[in-house]
Amino acid sequence: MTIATRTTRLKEASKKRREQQKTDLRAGILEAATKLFEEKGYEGFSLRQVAEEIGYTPTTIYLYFKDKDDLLLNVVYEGFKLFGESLEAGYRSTDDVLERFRAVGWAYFNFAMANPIHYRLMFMQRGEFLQEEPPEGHSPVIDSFGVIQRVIADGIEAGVMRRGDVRTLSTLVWANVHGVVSLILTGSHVQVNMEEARQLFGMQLEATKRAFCI
Amino acid sequence: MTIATRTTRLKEASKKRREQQKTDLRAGILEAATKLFEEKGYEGFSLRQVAEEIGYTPTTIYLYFKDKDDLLLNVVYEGFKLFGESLEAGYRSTDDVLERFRAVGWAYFNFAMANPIHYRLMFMQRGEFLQEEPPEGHSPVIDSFGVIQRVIADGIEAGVMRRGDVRTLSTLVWANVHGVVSLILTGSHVQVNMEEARQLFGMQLEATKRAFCI
Amino acid sequence: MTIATRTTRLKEASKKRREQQKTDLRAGILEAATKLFEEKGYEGFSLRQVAEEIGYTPTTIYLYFKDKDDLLLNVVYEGFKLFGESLEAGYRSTDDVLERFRAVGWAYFNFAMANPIHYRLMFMQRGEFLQEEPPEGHSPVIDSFGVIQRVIADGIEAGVMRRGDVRTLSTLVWANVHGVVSLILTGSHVQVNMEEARQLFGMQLEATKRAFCI
Amino acid sequence: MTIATRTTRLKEASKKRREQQKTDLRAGILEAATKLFEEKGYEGFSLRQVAEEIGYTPTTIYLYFKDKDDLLLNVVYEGFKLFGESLEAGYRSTDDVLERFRAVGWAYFNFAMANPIHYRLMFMQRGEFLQEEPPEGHSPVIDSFGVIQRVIADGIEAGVMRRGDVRTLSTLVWANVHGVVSLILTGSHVQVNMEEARQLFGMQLEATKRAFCI
DNA sequence: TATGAATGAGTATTCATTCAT
DNA sequence: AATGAATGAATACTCATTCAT
Repeated sequence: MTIATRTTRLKEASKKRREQQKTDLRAGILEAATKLFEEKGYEGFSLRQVAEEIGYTPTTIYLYFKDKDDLLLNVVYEGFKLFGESLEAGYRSTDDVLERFRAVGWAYFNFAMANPIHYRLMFMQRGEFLQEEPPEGHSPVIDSFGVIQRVIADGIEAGVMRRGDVRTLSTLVWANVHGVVSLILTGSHVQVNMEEARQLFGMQLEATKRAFCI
Repeated sequence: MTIATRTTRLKEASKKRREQQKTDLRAGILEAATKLFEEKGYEGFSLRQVAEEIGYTPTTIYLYFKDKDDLLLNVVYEGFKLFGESLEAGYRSTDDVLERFRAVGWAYFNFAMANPIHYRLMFMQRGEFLQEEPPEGHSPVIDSFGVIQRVIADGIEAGVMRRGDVRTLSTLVWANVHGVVSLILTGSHVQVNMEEARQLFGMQLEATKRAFCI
Repeated sequence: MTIATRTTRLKEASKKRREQQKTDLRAGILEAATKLFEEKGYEGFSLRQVAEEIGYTPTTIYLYFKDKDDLLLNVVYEGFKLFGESLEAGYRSTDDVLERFRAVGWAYFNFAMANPIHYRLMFMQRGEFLQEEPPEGHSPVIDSFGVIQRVIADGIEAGVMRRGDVRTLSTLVWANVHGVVSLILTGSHVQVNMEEARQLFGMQLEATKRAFCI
Repeated sequence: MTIATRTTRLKEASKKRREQQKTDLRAGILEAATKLFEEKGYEGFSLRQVAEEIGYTPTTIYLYFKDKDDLLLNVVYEGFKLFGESLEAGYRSTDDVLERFRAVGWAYFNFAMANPIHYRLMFMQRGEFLQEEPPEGHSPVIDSFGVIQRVIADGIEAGVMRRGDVRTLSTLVWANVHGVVSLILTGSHVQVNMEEARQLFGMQLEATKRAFCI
């Protein structure tokens, strides 16, 4: 029957819309939470404030997240996912080991500049609660660093980089890029505009190459 | 005695107090607050606990500090002062430019390991807190970095380090040491014990030398 | 699946449900509610948990019961009915007056042990709840005591029990059985396992017989 | 100096008054808590409501009691103390074993009638939290029952009461008095005025004597 | 008939702060 | 100089209930 069909279509549409709304709200909560977490830190962060920010009652948040920790965990892992994907894309962009080194480096930098809040969250705050199980649909944090390690391992294998324990070398390289990025993000001591930031990072990448390449 | 209500707990602590009454109370508060601050961090820190620690009522603290923020500010700048003095001592410990580089580097590292919360506050958290006027008798944080710049300037002048804008080079060198230190402090991604931390830092110092020395 | 929010937990439970859909939902709710009520008691009882138990949303319960109190009232009177029927069955189990006395006594005891929360509610808590109109299809609680009075009246008539006002004597006999049962249920002063409880109750029944039989 | 003396006296008086006020408030909290606990039960009881009842903020309660449990525990043990003292006084009132039995029995009854709330609390509510350590200045609950046991033991020794395990016999005797008292207090099934209550209890005492004396 | 989304009121507890003394 | 009493605002979290669909 036509009517039935129309009804069915309506129902489907309405269902879809509600699902969309649900996703939207969930995303909205995550967004607000991210912002607040960044502003207030782990302890200063409160569900109440998140609720106020999004214009819902605190109770509503419990419809989307089990509790405060669950929400925070999701906030953090949302960022990790994006981060890992960016690095991976950088890695895949070329076959040349040095180019790859630079590509991953710039991917790292660009992610941090585009997502300062998440970056801070991931690498500059106390990370105790990262030890917990990742929430559903997320991989362990450590995965993202596999990319950096592969870059180094490739470099060594190609005879371009100094030999040594891959894990340790990766950590040091990472420390170099992280160091300059985090100083930029902290902002209180090194104050630069985006153009200066790019230059600074470029110089750091080259210095790092000098230190770890043959 | 009844089950320890806050009141009774305070009374107990007050006994302990009389014995130390000679020491200046203001200093005592600062000391206790610093300890708590290092243990619990910025948000975990509470006036009540400070009061309990020193065996006075919370009210008493208000006789010496305007409010919680005032106390914290003093605690924090106390640390900054120590930081500056440590770097300065490293600088003065030798006349050899390379030795000096290493000495300042290790002073930096040692301060961070001994005062992780202070370090985090200074370099890893958003700096609003630092924008405020330093309390009486304290210099701005930024002063500490003069030391690093002098190290680099000395190195260039002595023909040991690559030429370039001193400010920029200092920032990059600083980024290197800060990078590895902050990864260690964050702890969730690089997990090392103190001995491994030392080794890691030592390698980073050498790599930094390779990158910035001739 | 995400970490079990309340919503997702409900969804899971709803699977289980379809399999039993034949049984009347109202009965299912009552059953689940009774179980929870016995487990958690009057205050620990929550609609949410009932809903989760039966695999429906809390909202659904409102289609069958006006509100929480209405549901509870029905749960409670369901128990009262059972209590009356148990005593009655004890009464009918024999024609010998003394045997009858014992049979009703043990029925009383067994009900209390099997339905402690109901028992508490009926006899050990303030009776406001019981003052309300019984829900449709239920008789007032007090009816159950007619059985005890009949036991005593029978005993007197048969010349086995001491003469006196039946109502008063019944109350005293009832006090005896209730006394020991309620001490056992309260649990904090008399701690016995089920076997010891039986023995204690048996002794009490005999003592009561000594006190009220000729 | 006269002035100094006057000042001193004033200070003392003010100190005393404040201590009195403190005691008053503590007592006020206990009283309000008792009432509320009785009305709403263990789970329904809330610090907020206690606070409202006494006209202070909830926070204030924490100045006098460690937490909710501490308050409740004190409420209950306050009653136990009074109860134990009453029974003890009854015990000491005479040397005759039978008179003693009656004296303690009536002390029991009188306490319950005069302090129904505490009585209900002690013997008719769920007693899980009585397992905890008694608060400072209170003896374990069980002490009160020592009196009953002594009454029975005395009776047996004097050859007036039936032999048997003292503990068990005491429990049964206790069950008898408790049974009638608690039915009276519950009120919904046995409705009596004070005079009738006395008569009922007197009959119960005699019946109990018949059951347990030779 | 049943549900999903949302809420408002309530819970215990902790904290910084004030004020009279 | 120091304290005791008290408060108001904040926290995470749970619950009964409603309403549109």
